[in-house]
Parts: sequence; C-alpha cells; structure tokens
Amino acid sequence: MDRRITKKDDDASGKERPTLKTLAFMTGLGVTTVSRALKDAPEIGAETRRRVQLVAKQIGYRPNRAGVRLRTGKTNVISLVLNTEHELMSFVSDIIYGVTEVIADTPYHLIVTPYSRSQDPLDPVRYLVETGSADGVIISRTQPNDPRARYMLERGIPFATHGRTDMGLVHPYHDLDNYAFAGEAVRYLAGRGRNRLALVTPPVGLTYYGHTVNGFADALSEVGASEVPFNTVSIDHTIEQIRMRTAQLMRRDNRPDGIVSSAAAATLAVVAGIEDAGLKLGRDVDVVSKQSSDLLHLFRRELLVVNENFRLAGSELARAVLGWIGGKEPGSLQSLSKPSEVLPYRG
Amino acid sequence: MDRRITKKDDDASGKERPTLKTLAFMTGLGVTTVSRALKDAPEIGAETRRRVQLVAKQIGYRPNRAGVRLRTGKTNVISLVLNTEHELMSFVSDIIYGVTEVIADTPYHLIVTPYSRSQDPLDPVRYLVETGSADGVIISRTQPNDPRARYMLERGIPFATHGRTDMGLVHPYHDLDNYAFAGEAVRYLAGRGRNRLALVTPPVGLTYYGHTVNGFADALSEVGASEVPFNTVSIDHTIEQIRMRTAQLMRRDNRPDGIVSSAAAATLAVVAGIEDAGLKLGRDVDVVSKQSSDLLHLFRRELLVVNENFRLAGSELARAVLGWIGGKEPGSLQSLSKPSEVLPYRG
DNA sequence: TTGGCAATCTGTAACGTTTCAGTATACTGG
DNA sequence: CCAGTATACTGAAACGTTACAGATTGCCAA
Repeated sequence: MDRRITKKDDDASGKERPTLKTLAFMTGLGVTTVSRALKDAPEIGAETRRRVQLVAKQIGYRPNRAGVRLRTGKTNVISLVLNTEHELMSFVSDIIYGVTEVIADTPYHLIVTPYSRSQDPLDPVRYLVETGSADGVIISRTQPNDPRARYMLERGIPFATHGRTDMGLVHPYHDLDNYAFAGEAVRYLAGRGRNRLALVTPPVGLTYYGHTVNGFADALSEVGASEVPFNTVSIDHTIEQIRMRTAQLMRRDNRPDGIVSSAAAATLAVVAGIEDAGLKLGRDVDVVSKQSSDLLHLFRRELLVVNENFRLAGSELARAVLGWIGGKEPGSLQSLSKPSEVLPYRG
Repeated sequence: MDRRITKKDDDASGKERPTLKTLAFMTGLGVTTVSRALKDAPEIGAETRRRVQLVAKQIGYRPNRAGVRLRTGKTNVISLVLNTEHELMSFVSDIIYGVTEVIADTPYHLIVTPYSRSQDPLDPVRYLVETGSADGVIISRTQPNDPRARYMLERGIPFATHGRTDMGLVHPYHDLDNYAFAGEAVRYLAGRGRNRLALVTPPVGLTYYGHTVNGFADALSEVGASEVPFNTVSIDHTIEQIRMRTAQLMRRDNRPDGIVSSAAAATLAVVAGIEDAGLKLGRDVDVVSKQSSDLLHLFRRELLVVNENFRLAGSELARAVLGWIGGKEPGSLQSLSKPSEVLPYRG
C-alpha cells in the first residue's frame, strides 16, 4: 500500500476549524463512528456516544454546512420570497423578525429572495427549486389560483403561503381572517350610525381581496347599510393616487360616511384625501383601518384601528414550513388569525 | 485496473440537474477541461471554450453551490446582521431591497442574521465568521469603537458598516452626513425665527449620535440660538416614553420653539406630546425630522422633513462589500450621503 | 534527429459529510 | 464446542467542485 503523506494527516493541530476527522483523531475513533455518535445512532455504545459528544462540545465542533449539503442535499435554508416593489414597508421587517425568531435555535438560515414587478412571480420560485437552494419557501401575495403554490406542490418542495389559495389543493398557510375584519369594521361603523360605506380593498387578484370584499358585502346587508363603490383604488396604489381619488369621492353628493381601509399606509392617504375635501374625520366620516404597528392613533385619534400582527405571521409561516420539512401533514399546518376588535383611541 | 461500474456512470440521462460530469460527457471532454472552459481559463482552446459554454447554456447548467463552497470555501453569501428589537420598521425592508438590487445579477444570496437586545452584538458576527457562513457582512448600529468591526478586521473578513466608526481603522461604510442634517435643520429653524431648540437624538453610543449632536451644537452657536436640553429621550425609546417626556418638556416655561428629530417614528410621538401639552405645531413650535418614506407630511403638513434614502444605503453597502470581496481597497469603498434640504409641505 | 517548449487536455486528490457494506468481538443457545 | 447473532465499530465511496501534477501532441531550433 503506497501510503503517501497527504496535507491533512497532521490533523487536530489547533487553528483550523474542527471537522469529523479532528474529532475522530482526538477520540481515537473512525469518522463514521463519530458521525453516528453525534446523531445518537443506536448502534453506538452509550459511553462512546457521550464521550464523542463531550469532546465535540468542548472544542466547539459545528458541522460544515457545505459538506452536509453536498452529501445529503439538505440546505438548511429557508427562503422568503418578496416583491421588492409592492410589499409595504414595516410589514416586511416584522415578518422577517417573526421568521428568525422561530429558526433561531435551529440550524436554518433565512435567505431573502426578491423579485420585481417586471418579473413573473414564478421566476424566483423556479430558481429556488431548480437550483435546490432551499429546503423550504415562504411566499406572500397569494392568489386564489396560485401558480407558485401549484409548482412547488408538483415538485414536492415544502412551502407556506401568507394568505390562502383556493385551488382545492392543501398546503400550509397563515392568514388573517379578513372576512371577519371587514365584517367587524362594517358592524362597528353601523353601530356608530354610519350607513353609506366604502371599502379600500386589497390588491385585486390576491386571495384576501375576495375575503375582504365578501366580508364587507355580507356585513353590509346584515346591518342594512349600503355600499358606496370605490373601485378605483386598492392599497397597492400610490399615496398620491389614493389621496386624490379619496378627495374626489368625498366631494361627491353621495359620499360615504364610513370607510374601511385594508392597510395603514393607504389610510394615511385616505385621511389626507378626506381633509383635502374639507371634511372632518370622526364628524363627517369614520374610518376603520388595519394597522400592523401602533401608529395610526398618533396620526389621528379619531381613527378606528384593527391590529394585524405580522411578526406572528412570520413565526407561524416559519413553523409551518419547518413542520412540513419535518414530515408533518401539510393540512395540519394551516392557521388563521382572528383580527383584534375595532379599537377607538383610548385615553 | 478493476473498473467497477458505479452508480452514476450512466450520466446525462435527462431528469437530474446537470453537473460538470454531465457536460464532460456531452462534450466528450474531461471535467477539468469543462470546469476551466466555463471560467475562461487561458489554457483552453478558443473553440473548445465556446463549445462548452454553448452546451452549458443550452442545458441550463448552474454550478452546485455546495460543491463550490466545499472545495473553495467561497459561500457566495453575504449576511445582513440586524437587531430585531431596535431597528425601526420600514428602515429594514428598504435596506434589504437596496442590497438585493445590487446582488441580483451576481451569484450572491442574502441571508439575514438576527440578534436580540439580550445578546452581545458581537455574537452573530462571531458565529458568521467562525462557521464561515458568509463571504461578506453588513452591520448597522455602528459605534465609534465597534468591537464587531475590529473583530472582522482582525479576521480579515470583508464587511461594511452602516454608519462610520472612529477607531483609526479603515473599512468600507456608508453613512448619511448627520452633522450636516442637524446643522441644516438648525439653520432652517433659525431662519424661521426659532431660537430655543431641542434635539431628539439618535441612540447614545452609536457613532451618528455624536455627529448629530455636534452638528446641532455647532450650528446653534453659528446662528446664535440656544439649546433646550432634552437628554431624557433618544429615538430608541418607546413611542409612549417619547410622547410623555415631550409633553413634559413642552409644559415647562423655557420650552423649545423648535425641535430637531432624528427619526420619523420618534417624530410622531413628539408631535403627539406637543399636542398633549396643548400647543400647536407650526405656531408654537416647529419640528424638523428625518424620514425615510414620505409619510410625515401626510401626518401633519406643518412638519419640516429631511429625506434619508435607506434603499440607497443598502445598495451602497452591498456594493462596498462586494467591492472588498472583489479585491478593491477598503478605503475606496466609503460613501457619505448628503441629506436632502429641509422640505416644508408643498402644495 | 533530438531536445525543448508551448498549447491543450486529463486523472486524481481533496474539501467534510453520510451511507453502504462490511469486520471483529463477545455472547447465546444447543 | 460450534454456529448463529447481537453489539460496536470501521473503511471506502460518493456528492460536485477546483487545483495540482502530469500527459499528449505538434512544432521549432540546434
């Protein structure tokens, strides 16, 4: 046997990052044994196992991600796919923080995969799947018939959606009950005597657009109020557009006396529009708005708010993906948050 | 030669992701040749090179990240290290988008590495460096004497800081000129006849705290105005705290008639506090505030704003890190943004 | 002719991990 | 005492890539 001295036969020297080989050398075992001992394989003697684990802890052994990934295909990465144009502000950081909270004491890393308006939303997902860059994926801006969900379901890659789909396919999701939100909002406004209501909708095409619109409509007929159509804007429009069109709306004869808004940023614009039209919030019109951080009441105390917790959403989505990766049933990884009740300014 | 048939000798079948071996088989070359042809090595014949690259493009070859990483140590990852408690809202998503914009057409992925208040800020950085999880790092909340920067400089890992240090060590950074910001703000207020000014500072301990305070002080004496001390808050305090203490401040005899605020969220609280004290913005007191999205003017049109572009910051930071990784001089990768001028509400 | 050299190309080893197919030892029941 | 088997361990191969150290060919100068 021609046994040449190779570069690393003088292992366990000191400065280099320890590997299984280092551990094997230190314990006098084979790398196979060390590998199995570290993952509590049953065919390793109890004492050996403890010994290996002790040494590993002592010298701060951390498995090399590239090694694991190359051998097993497991990336220990989950990817959050984000639209870099639409996603409104604070939203994103909260979700990210929620996700990181959950994966903090797992080996998982979070990578952010962006896509822009010009691209097909399927592109980034296809990239992730084709290159095997992640073990799990989180997507938002979910549509009733979502090609991304369908694609990942076909390829068998675990994912979770922020928002539900409606394709008769089962997969993990987290969503706010926007049907309930819109309903609560309408009932609250009706309780204050408002009966000509307008809705600032979510982006047309997303699933929760439908939920919101339905909740709004159903509650309207329940309380016997009427809708003032306001289809010219959604929360995806710019501040300027929303503001202008709200002002137009509020100058009409049959202007609404109550508005339900699906997002805080849009609400700022709506209020500006209302005031542009010379009307006063709380007197001429009441506005109920979702918000994700507690800013609207600083803005105008007359605003009526419903809180949505995006940090929670991030956590739930991460939990769902990890659960699926871990072998749980996708159907058991779905969660729906109730919105808070409608909150007027308190003291 | 005992040449056993191994699992993958029947390569190039179709469904599997193509590797160098696949390309080698298809072109009839060795994997070494293919590898070098793809990176335009000079010792490969021009025609061979073109041929390999053509085939590679045709079948959509993408180098396996784990393979490259294992072999070379290059991760093709850059990490953004974030504090999950302090970082204020929209801030974060803008930076992320800025970063992703720059790395979009590079092989780099962005991973978000969080740390919480309870932890030593050095922890996540140490983790990244020790596990070799990234080729480059971006940190924020930079301090004059920043242990993280020092640590990474020692280890020789490329990084960029959002904000400058003051340790006599040179490294890439991007920063807003907060000295200029505070100065402009003071001069603007003085121009409106305000001469008893207070400052809502950045978090004590961060480098730009000093810049801001100095810019404020120097401009004060330049214009002959006086400072009303307001050291009880910084923009790291909660909305409630800022609001309460502003109200207290504004009820005192020697209350300021002008306030400079270092962050939009704090400004909301400041305004609330002003109004709690029964005073009117624009009449009793003027407020100049930095903001990163165009919301403050919707909030109160009397506010005077200075814009800070965090998306640009993200791009600059990413460019800086990539530049350093690519071998440029760290000293050449520093950039300082001028703040916008002070903007009153326009029509 | 021959030695040298440039131009192209190639096999092998190595990065760190897990899995497959064992091997060595001790113990069991007949 | 032996076959059979459970227990505890091990070497080699493989994942996909790059670097090192050649190998082969053709050409030119001496």
